[in-house]
Amino acid sequence: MSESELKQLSLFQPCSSAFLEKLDAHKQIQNFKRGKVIFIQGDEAERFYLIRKGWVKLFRETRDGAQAIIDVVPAGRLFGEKAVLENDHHSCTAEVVEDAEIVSYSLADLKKELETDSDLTKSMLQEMARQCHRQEKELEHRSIQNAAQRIGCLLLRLSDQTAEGPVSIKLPYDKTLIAAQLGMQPETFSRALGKLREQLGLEIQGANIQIDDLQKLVSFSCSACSFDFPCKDLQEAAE
Amino acid sequence: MSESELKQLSLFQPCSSAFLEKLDAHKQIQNFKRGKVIFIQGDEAERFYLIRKGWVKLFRETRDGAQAIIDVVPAGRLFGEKAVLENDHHSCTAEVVEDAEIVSYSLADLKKELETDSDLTKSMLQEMARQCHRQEKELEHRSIQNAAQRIGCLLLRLSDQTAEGPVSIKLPYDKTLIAAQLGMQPETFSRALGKLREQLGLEIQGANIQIDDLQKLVSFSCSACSFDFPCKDLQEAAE
DNA sequence: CGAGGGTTTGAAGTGCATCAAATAGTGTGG
DNA sequence: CCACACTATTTGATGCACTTCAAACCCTCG
Repeated sequence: MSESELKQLSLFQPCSSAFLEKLDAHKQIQNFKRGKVIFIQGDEAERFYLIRKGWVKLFRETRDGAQAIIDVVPAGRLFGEKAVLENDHHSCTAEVVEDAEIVSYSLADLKKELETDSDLTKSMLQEMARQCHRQEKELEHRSIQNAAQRIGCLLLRLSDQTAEGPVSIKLPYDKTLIAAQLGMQPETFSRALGKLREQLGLEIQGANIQIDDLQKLVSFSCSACSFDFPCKDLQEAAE
Repeated sequence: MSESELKQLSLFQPCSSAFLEKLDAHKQIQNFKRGKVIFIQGDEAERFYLIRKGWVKLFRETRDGAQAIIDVVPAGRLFGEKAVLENDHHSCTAEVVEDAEIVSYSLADLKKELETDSDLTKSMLQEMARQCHRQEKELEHRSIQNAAQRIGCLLLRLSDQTAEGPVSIKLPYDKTLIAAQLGMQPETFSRALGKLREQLGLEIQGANIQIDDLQKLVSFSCSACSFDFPCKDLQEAAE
């Protein structure tokens, strides 16, 4: 019998195999095309989701269509599970932004387990604290960093932060979405990235970016941040 | 024997009297003047705090002195307790902004209880989820609302949202701090508040503000927000 | 090949920040 | 109770960062 893939997730580290098997028993695997909406803010929540492949954006929107990105979730991470803390309703909308393979599980099963398994509760508390922390950082960035610095920070998060020489990265999804995630317009993103190219010597070809001097980028972006540089905690579990 | 004042807090609702008495046994009461720093980001954490009177701001700052306000905590709320989730270190600095009377308790006692009391853990998880939610809202506001709308939103949070007629409120601390909390400069705050006065008929005398037509303010501010109006959850437990 | 979305570039406008200075408000010691 | 010092707040002038609108370009995919 194979191990549940949920066992990979730090949230479920402390859980019994029995529980994970129970979750697996009602799992459902689906493939979604880009643009597919999985749930909508306010929806009654019945399932939570694990991304095997692809990307999903979580956002809220106002009546006049303005969107605020809550998170862009990579393969290997959960989403929708927070509904257990919000009266079984989703507090945001989830939309696939890169063709995705997604496994879903019963939220009721999770909720029931939380009643009795205090280790799971602790684990969830830890996860929640981490997310809170990430949001604090993001809020700080919005008020202290300018557009170019925020982009630099994102690039650093996508990089191998321990590397010595030049680093190559590939933007994992649309620049338009990255811009929205960073709280700026696509035009601003494009121009600010151009500025990084000129001033810090980044090489940019479409979604591929090479950073010759990581240190230069660090001192550019992290000077306007209260956290110390090697700060790999934001986008854990990338593909 | 009197009830512990901690029993007032939703976090401690599920706790045994025995535990609360234990906390009380090591409590410490202190009066702090405005400007007093209670702990600094990075400090080893030994105690957590309950504000009886006054206000405390939580913030982080960069090397060059730029501050990001994490929260401004009113009387009746805790702070510093999140260190139990952060390796017993404070992740921000706490400074008194209005002369305060503060009770502190042993963080170790709290941490120990969390090991065994799963109801307390659940309660803490709920609190954390609420805070996450508040931060999400704040992040959204920063990207979607302009300065005047954010101020309007704050005024609504300070108001009795169910009132029919005119509403009077008093700003609880410095305008400069409110500005920082909303992510803007004091000058911008002053001008934007002036705009609200002109365009929505607010009457402003120093820290006292009267709103004649709440509805007008709602449609001004909440049109750029994805949450529905009566949204009293941000600044619970004001004095 | 053509349609459609993503991306870039340009030009112009706006909101907010910054710098500077005036004004109001508060607490102090005389 | 007043004068002073100090801070908070307001106001004005100017500059910059980002947005907005418009158009061109590019890429992918049917």
